[in-house]
Amino acid sequence: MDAIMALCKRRGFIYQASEIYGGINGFWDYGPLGAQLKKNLRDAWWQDMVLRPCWGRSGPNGKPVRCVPVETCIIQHPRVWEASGHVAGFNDPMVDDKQTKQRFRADHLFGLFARPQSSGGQGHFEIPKVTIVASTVGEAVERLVSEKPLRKIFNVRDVGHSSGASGTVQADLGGGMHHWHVEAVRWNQLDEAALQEVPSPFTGKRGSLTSPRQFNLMFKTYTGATATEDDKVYMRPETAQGIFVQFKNVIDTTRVKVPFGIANTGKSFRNEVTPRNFTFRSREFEQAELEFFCHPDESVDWYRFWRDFRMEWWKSVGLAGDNLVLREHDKDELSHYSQGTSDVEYRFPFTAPGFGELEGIAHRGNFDLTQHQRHSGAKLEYNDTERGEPLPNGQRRGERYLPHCIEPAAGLDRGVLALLCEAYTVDPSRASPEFLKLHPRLAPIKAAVFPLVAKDGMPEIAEKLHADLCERFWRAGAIELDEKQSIGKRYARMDEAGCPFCFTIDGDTLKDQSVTIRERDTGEQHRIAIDAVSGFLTDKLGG
RNA sequence: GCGGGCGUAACUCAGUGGUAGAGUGCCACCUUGCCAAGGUGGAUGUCGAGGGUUCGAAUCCCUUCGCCCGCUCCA
Repeated sequence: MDAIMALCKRRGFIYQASEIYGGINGFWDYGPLGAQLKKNLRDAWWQDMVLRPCWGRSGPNGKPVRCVPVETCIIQHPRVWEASGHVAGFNDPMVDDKQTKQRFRADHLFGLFARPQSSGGQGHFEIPKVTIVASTVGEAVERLVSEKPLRKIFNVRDVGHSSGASGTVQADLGGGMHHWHVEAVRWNQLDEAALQEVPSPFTGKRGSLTSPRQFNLMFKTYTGATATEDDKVYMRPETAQGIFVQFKNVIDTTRVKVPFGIANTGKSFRNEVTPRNFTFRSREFEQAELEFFCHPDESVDWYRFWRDFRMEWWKSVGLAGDNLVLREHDKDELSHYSQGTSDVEYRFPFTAPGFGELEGIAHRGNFDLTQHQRHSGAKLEYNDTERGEPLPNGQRRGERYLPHCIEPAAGLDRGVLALLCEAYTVDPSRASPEFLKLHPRLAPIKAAVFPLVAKDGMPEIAEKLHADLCERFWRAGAIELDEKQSIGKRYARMDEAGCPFCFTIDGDTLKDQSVTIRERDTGEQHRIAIDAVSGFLTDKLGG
């Protein structure tokens, strides 16, 4: 990995952000080659997801896949993040259930004790039989007396007076009516070992809760020049919410019909606990996200469709080997609203033999639209005129529903890093032992033109070929021209930059108008007519 | 967050208190006839930053920032 990082720096792929000031933890900049490489990956995603989704193939409904793009703001209304659930826990220590992935405020965790009030509600800590999540003691008491499963656990037969204020309940737990004390588990009084013993409020399983921790997931800033707390806003931790928030506008203004997708790319920000592993976990990073909306009945089919296509797509950009895997989440890993989640994972040098996530494909149900509908008050239901019972006039009655959503969410910076890791090759038998086998579609430099030696008219021919190729391929990427130093050195430089093809003008070119094509991956050479170079590149670069 | 390692040229690194170094790369010129070839010359350093000790600090001490590794975590 160190060698890859050194090459990235040396050749201008990736620099440390603010390096001359000592760097800043969790932030990285792209140099000339890196910026182009990343743009090529972003473009490939855009082309294959928006302009011609899934390479033109049909979805599970037998019709072409349709997606439209949006570009939404990094800063949204603060309530967007309340609805999405990202604000919760910003200021309060939080506990996670590792199994169900649910998170709650540590001071909302209540242990229910069968403790006689005559004991004064005091005494040293005991492990409660059961815990619940409630916002107040009163709510906890209320749930104990009203919820059947809880009543059963405590063998509640009869309930008398209960007081949320004092946290007591008068109940018959089998030995006649007594006052019982309901006590909150104080997270800050527990050591880690004790917390391991507390049963999960969701599953009852012990040892599945994390220690309470302070989270600052979102970057906070202020709108307006006065910067008071009232002007507090957050920088988005994901691009997806911008899509959900504009879902109704897209429906209302573009004539799209469910099923369809909305794509959004751009920067997101997370205060990662531990930025590490080069650009893999950065605090500022770019996402390419699609939210694909469909009818609930078709959602599982679409989930499988996207999961498989996204895996295929990553293979198509060059991650073709064993280092790429699709990992379906286990049932107990899933969010409570999800009917399926998969990760496309890559075996990075720093994760090996394990894998790191490149993209998550999640079945999100209608969770997000439901949340935003509830928090904003806006009606986000879709009126599907192609469903419902047929009417005499040939139309259908229509069906109103909140679409389900499949979310393929890719990390572009992680993608670039995976491409670099996959492309990085060491072959000591070569004159240029270190080189990048980047896919021609992604390579920042598409081709280079060299005169074998800088004399006998070769430079002039090279300049002409270079100009012609630039004219034809400038949209695809850089075409280099280099006549300095030895030919071997020039090949080596291009190898290191990941340039797939070099065209060399030599003595024979003067006689028969042919040039040498030198292939980066094999070092092999073959001759081709100078007029055929453009066609050759067109073929290799695709499009 | 805890523990460990590291930070000297663009890259890899040497330099343990006394003039800032090497290899590679880069640039120029010469040479060139297909793979970092050869020759000559050249440019490039707040020794990560700040403070302290000392006649004198890249070197010793303190603080801090960053990177890497392990644990934790991955919202």
